[in-house]
Amino acid sequence: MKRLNSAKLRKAGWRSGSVKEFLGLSDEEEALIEMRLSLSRALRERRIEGGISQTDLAARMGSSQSRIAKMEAADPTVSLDLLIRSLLTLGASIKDIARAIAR
Amino acid sequence: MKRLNSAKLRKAGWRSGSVKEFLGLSDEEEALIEMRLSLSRALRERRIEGGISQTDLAARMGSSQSRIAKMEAADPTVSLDLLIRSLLTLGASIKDIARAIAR
DNA sequence: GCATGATATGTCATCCCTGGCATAAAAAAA
DNA sequence: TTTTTTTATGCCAGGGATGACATATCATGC
Repeated sequence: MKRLNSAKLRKAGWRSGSVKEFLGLSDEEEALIEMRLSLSRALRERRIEGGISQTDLAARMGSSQSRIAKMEAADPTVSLDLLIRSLLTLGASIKDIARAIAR
Repeated sequence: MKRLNSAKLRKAGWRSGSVKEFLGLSDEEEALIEMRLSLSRALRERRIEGGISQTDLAARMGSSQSRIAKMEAADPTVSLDLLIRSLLTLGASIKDIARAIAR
């Protein structure tokens, strides 16, 4: 079984490398976490590169600063939909998003 | 401006090829619709290829037959999260999903 | 014809995600 | 330092997505 490295798990809020097995996380749940992590990284990269603050981005897409922060923290309460919409707002193309997901 | 072809728009519930402009759909909204369409097509392909009924798939992922049908119809009320979860349930990898999104 | 299975479509109560807000902490600028 | 900006984190009411259900349509076989 493929495993997330410890950095990824820490980012996602897990405490150790085997929490997935301990909690009985399925491969699908693991994949969803990986995708959220990849998209949140892409979001932060794009935003920083554009010199845009979380507050600015929130205004552009009708969201809130706190939600942007949670997106970039890969908070479990943020949907893939919202992450993808934020990337689109930052000018990402569908191909960009596809690339980000698989990275 | 890139335009959805009429088949795609009909699938998404639009009546004519220029509804996007008429309704003032943004490029981001258009991209989201395209992605939902791509994922719903991938879902149907995978499910049919696996010889699995909508009812079976619904049971596997704790959803309902009606929701699967709506997913495959790219109904506006289905989230990308649910589409992606369904593909993962059918054994799709993250790369498979990335490919499906950009197709 | 009828029966059976699969899919489409509509409605609805429930629950999860959302934006908004407050506040704290960190970083940057002054 | 102090001030300002940016980011992090917690909470909550409201709204949208969800599963469940009913029902209709469609296809296939008998």
